[in-house]
Amino acid sequence: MSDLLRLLGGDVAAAARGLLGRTLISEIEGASSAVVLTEVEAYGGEDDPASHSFRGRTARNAAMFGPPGMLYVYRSYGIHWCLNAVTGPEGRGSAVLLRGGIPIGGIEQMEQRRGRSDHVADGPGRLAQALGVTGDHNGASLSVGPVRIEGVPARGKITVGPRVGISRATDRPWRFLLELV
DNA sequence: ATAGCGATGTTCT
DNA sequence: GAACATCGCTATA
Repeated sequence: MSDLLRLLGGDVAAAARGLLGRTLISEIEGASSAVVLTEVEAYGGEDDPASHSFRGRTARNAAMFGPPGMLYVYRSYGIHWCLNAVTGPEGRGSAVLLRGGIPIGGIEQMEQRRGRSDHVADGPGRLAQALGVTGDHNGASLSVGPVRIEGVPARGKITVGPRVGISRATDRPWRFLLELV
C-alpha cells in the first residue's frame, strides 16, 4: 500500500496533520497545476457535529463514506467548490478539508482561473477554483485521478487550532497550518 | 484595518 | 424559511 493510502486510512486528525506539506496536483483540461498544502481541517464521521456526515449519508456527502483516498467535492454557500480527502475505513464518513496551499507549478494557469494574481489558493473555495476542480471530480481517486496528492511532505512549523467557519464543536483543535521553512 | 453584505445550491427545521 | 466547512466588493475609519 502507498504511503498516502496508509496515511488516509488512519485517524482523520493524524491524516490532516500528515497531509500538510504534500503536493496537490490537478491535471485538468490539458493543464497541470500544483500547490503545497499549508492549511487543512479534520472532519470526523457521525460523531462530529460539524461534519457533513454527522446526520448520515445523503446524495451530497456520499463520497465521504467511500474508501480512504477518495476525493469529496461539495458546493459551499451555493457558489464555491471545496475539496476534501476521504479518510478512515470505508463507511466512516470522515475527511480532511483542504483549505489552502502555496502555488508551485502551473502558476499562470491558476492565476488565470482565479482572475487575479494575489490570494490564488489561500482558502478552500479559492484552492478549488485555482486547480480547476468542480463537482465533476467528486468521488475521484486522489492516487491515480485527475486530482492527486503526491510526494514527500515539505518541512515546516505546524500550528494547531480550532476549525474556522463553523458554529458547532468549535472546541476541537482540528485545524492544522504549516509555515514552510 | 475592519465591518457589512450579496450571491445561491443543498440540507435541515 | 433558515443555516451553511466562502468569497470579494464596498463603505467607513
